[in-house]
Amino acid sequence: MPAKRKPAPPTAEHAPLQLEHFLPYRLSILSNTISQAIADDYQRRYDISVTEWRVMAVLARFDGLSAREVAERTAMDKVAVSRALARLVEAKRVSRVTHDDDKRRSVLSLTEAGWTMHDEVAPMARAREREVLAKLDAEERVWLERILDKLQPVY
Amino acid sequence: MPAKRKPAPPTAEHAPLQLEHFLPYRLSILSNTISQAIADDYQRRYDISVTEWRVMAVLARFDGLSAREVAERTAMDKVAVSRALARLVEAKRVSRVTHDDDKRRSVLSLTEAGWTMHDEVAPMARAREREVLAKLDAEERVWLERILDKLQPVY
DNA sequence: ACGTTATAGTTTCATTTGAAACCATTTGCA
DNA sequence: TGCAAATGGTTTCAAATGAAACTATAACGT
Repeated sequence: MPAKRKPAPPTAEHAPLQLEHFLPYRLSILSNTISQAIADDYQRRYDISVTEWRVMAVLARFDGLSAREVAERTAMDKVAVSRALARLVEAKRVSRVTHDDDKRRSVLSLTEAGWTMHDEVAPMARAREREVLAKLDAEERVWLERILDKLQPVY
Repeated sequence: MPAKRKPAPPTAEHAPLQLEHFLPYRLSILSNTISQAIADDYQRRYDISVTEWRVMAVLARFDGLSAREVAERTAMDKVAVSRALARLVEAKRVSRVTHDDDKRRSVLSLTEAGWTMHDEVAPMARAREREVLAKLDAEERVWLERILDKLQPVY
């Protein structure tokens, strides 16, 4: 932990950001810390990246999506999705067939192996989430939910 | 925006994560969206990366830090800090001298040019933050502050 | 039907990133 | 003192990433 240290000479003219109260900064650190903790749980064990896990998670929820739809749902760009899918299909965790009516599109699903892995990872992810939320009391959790709903970019 | 689509066959045995209610996922999207909006403001204009801006922001607040201390304050790893500093020093936005008593350490400060840039970017960053917070009412903002305090990894 | 434009997805290439190795200096301690 | 371990910081190398170009199919307008 950083030693205490005198703030810069706010020679009156400057108004430095107070990062410790700056929302974007705090969100970034919080988000990275939590995501990394979850990733640590499964990355070594399953040789899978965060992006790949995200793709699997949305396919678990929404079967038969196209790659573009996966990109939308995960807020990842299509190149990242394409690459994640390449690995997932290769590893036989996701199946890919071309759409009947539109041969540009793919139709994606978890395979049996994909489901098996999903069913092992999802509870770990939920457990980590619970650990984080355990720091809050019930009232705070309700407010957090509400606040996130309002801040969330709608889509 | 994604078309509505039937959730996967939760063939009873599976319990997919509901990403839209999954805290780590929501935080990640929110954080990236906000940080990117701010970055868009200054990246083109000043040819500076998010990591470089973060380093400048902490040096604005805490003058004379070492590289390691910057890494701690920004929650970035030391390699990233080292590289950001190389560019910042090169661009004459940060000055670096070696510490008197410990020749391994550097002593970092914003230069005049660094301060000038800081004083232009900081208000833009604050304005973006205000835009985001404007979506909340006063009570929600208080709760958010409180919740972040409790979730924040202490350091 | 035909050419133009749009969309789904992949590949390529240059840049960014992280882990580990590395160098220099300092600290701890026999 | 002298030597092993720790620390601050940089470099190297491989992997991850993003922007732009590309392929293939579909949709649109005439």
